[in-house]
Amino acid sequence: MTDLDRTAERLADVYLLIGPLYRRVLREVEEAAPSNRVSAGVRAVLDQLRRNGPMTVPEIGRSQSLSRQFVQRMVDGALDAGLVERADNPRHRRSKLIAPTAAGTAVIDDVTGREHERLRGVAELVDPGDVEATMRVLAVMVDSLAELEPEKLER
Amino acid sequence: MTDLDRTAERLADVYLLIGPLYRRVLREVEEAAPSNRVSAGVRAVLDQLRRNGPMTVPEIGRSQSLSRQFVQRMVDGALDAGLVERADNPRHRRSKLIAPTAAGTAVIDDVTGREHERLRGVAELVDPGDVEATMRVLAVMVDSLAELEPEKLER
DNA sequence: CGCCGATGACAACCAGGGTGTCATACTTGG
DNA sequence: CCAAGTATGACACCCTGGTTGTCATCGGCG
Repeated sequence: MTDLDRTAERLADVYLLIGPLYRRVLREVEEAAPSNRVSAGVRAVLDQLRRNGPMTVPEIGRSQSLSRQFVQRMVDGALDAGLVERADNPRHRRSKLIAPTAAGTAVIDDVTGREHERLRGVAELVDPGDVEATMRVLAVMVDSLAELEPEKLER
Repeated sequence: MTDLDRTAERLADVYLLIGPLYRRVLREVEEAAPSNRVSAGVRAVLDQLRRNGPMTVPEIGRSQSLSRQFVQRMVDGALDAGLVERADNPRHRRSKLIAPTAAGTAVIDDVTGREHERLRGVAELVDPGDVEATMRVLAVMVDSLAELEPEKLER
């Protein structure tokens, strides 16, 4: 058993934690919507826009490993709810840029603010260096899992 | 902005990676089923049994943050497929222990073996210490997210 | 022994998320 | 410069991971 094997096993442990964590995060997100009802999908869209500025639908999909069709639905919903709006895209006539409205910004700020409070509690319990390490590891995992989906067109 | 705030923000970044990672792991799991078709749920059950030995249905649910009813369905399916079997539980007459059969063991060994190969590739790209740090961080996150669900009976 | 929480069994339901398809818009190699 | 291939929008259909609800039975405990 090499060191590599040992590390791989620890990674399997990480793997195993992803599921429970994901579910709890989901529940958390659901409850973190106080007056403003915003689904996990819409929330993900708004979050992405908040971080990266206006993006097209397919870009959002790729950034979150979601199909563009799914994102489209979420964006359509957000449009109906007045949380985002379409802006002209200089680089593409049909593919408009999606940008948060004032209302959308308010909602996502509120949600992330709440989340920040929660995470401050967690922050007390972990070593900041460990968190950086976590980012490195998860980023590599996301990347290398992506590699294995080769020519999957239409995504 | 305190150090705590900074760490909390990094944790939010981690948070954001959980979704994509979860989805990619899901897809990975789906494809990792070669001849033996095993759903994500059944796989989670078998994995848990492999690690912890025979457990009751509610125990599996708690270990994975899943409702016992959902786990029950997965276990029922696994029973039908001959992947697990019921064993008497000395501590409870109705609540049998669920244990993998030879076939079930073969399946989960195969799947985890495949996964191990994949993860060896990832292991080359990360620092082993970082992986340990990741485990610490994720464990704390799972725990502290659990805390916030207080008296949720029936789970 | 009586009560209450835990379990099994089954049903209903929800939502996150993917796939398929067609028409239109973009891009690039010949 | 045009044809062929690739991206995008729009809409439909579907799957399944996962929850909630309910009831009857079982186990533990004051």
